[in-house]
Parts: sequence; structure tokens; C-alpha cells
Amino acid sequence: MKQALKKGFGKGFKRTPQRLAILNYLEGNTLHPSAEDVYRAVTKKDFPLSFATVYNTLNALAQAGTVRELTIDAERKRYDPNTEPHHHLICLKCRKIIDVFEDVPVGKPKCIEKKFSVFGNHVEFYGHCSACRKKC
Amino acid sequence: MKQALKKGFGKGFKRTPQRLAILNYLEGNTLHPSAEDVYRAVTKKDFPLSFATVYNTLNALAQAGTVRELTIDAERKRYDPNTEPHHHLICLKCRKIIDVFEDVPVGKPKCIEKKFSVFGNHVEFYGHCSACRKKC
DNA sequence: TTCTTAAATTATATTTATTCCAAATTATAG
DNA sequence: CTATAATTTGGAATAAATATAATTTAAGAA
Repeated sequence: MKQALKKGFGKGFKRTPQRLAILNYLEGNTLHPSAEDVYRAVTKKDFPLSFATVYNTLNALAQAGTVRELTIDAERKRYDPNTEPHHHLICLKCRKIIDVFEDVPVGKPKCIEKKFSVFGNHVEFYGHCSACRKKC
Repeated sequence: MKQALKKGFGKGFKRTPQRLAILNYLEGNTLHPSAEDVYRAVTKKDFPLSFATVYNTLNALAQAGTVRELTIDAERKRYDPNTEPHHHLICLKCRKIIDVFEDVPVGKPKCIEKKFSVFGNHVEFYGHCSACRKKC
């Protein structure tokens, strides 16, 4: 496992097999899986674990900053193991979410300066992915 | 009621008092209310109506393009009666959502061109609002 | 105006995502 | 090896949202 996902472990953070299995699945995953996706993948591949543990672990990892909780899908939370700031393409047909690691210049509107201090931003691009475009 | 919100009405779309009350609350509202917010506000001000009607109406209006369904809050859907493309500031402390109508130039990353056709985008700015900044 | 009917409202049940709980288990520091 | 705090777990509990089925109603036709 790469360094990136190890950082979740530390004082008072136990290295349990369940957590390792979840982190293992998350490692390098670009599918933006939901809790259920994680549950299904891990129970199939490794060993049974409780749904509650998936939620516990994902919440703990999100708190630790090891994964990012995405609010992109209205129906469920999704998780992104890549915590580098990046943006997303959202296909309006199949709802697939694609990473954009390329740097996207975003202008800072003037109205922000006075009444809001900005730490970061996230751009969602809406459109159709190549697969869905063909189907039209 | 302004033109903007009237457009939801047309063939096969009935002008019921419940819907008018909901539209009336939504008109010019910049609070990005949830279904529950709508329910509370309307039942308090006008007359009792069912929760189901709130959901029905909000879905119908979203379909008709009269309101925009926002996926910004992980816990619940929120609705925006302003359907002009605009962006949002999200306060990481109080979770307040503030509109940005100012034009925000967003660069289009090259990687998109080939595999994705983009129709629009939405920028979320993260930070602290003035009220929360004072409290620090 | 009255009639007709498709559309809308409603209470209630159901589904789905997520959290909470309390008991049993286990990783880790000492 | 032990003690203990953290974790796991099944199941109950919540909460948001949808589905259902019976009743009501807006709006066009007669």
C-alpha cells in the first residue's frame, strides 16, 4: 500500500484487517465508490465484514483527511481516495464521474473578497461521456 | 409572481393552491431550501399541505426546469429557484450556501475535448463566511 | 353552469442510506 | 502477557425520499 493511504494510521488508530481491506480497495480507485460499493467489493474479495464497519471506517478516514467525501451524487455519498485537489466530469446520462487532474484556472469573483475567505474550490463539469455520446 | 416561476404551468400542469403557495415561497428565495424547509415555511404561513405534495411539486418543477435541484448538501437535496447558471460559496463552518451571480471564468481542461462533451459547469467555493470568521 | 376526467393531494406504507447502540472482540501500549 | 481503549458487529432506529391507492379537484367540454 502506498504512503498516501497509510497516513490514516497513527496514535489511537488501530490497524485492523477490516480497515486494511477497505484501504486496499480504495487505493488508486478512481470509481468514486459509495459505501455500498466498498462493502460489496471487500466482502467479495477478502472476507465478510459488517456494513457498520464500512461506514465507521469511511467516516474515520474522511475525518483523518485520508479520503474525500464527495457530495456529487444526490442519492448517496461517494468517496475519493485521491485527496489532491482536482475536479470532476459528470456524465448526465450514465452519472459516471471522471477525474480531472489537469489544472483548471478558476477566476475568483470580486464579491467574495469582502464577505468570504476562500480556501479552495471544486468544479463540476456537466456533459456526456464518449460512451453515452455514441449511443445517442 | 414573476414570470420566471410561472413557466412551470402549462398544458397538463394544474395551478393548485398548494403549488402556488410553494412557488410563492420559492420566489426570489436565496436560502437554497430543502423539502423540509419548504414544508415548514408553507404550512406555517399559508395552510396545511402534505409532505408528499412538497416532494411531488419540487420534482415536477425540477423536471420542468423551473427550479434547480442542488447536490451540495450531503444530507438532503436543496432547491434553487434561480435557474440562471451561477455558482456557490459554501461556508465550511455553518454550511450556509451563498449565490455567486458574478461571471466566473473557468478554463476548459484539454483532456475533456476528446472524451467528453461539456454543456456547463458549476463551481463550489469553500471557505468561511464573514459571520463565522468573526467567531474564530 | 354543470359534467367529465385526467391530474393532484393526501395519509400511509415502503425503500434506501446512514447512524446509533450495547455487547463481544481485538490491537496495541506497557 | 495483561489491561484497556478502540473496533467490530448485528440489529434497531432515523431520516430522506418514493410509491401506493383512495379521494379530491382544476380546467376544459358540453
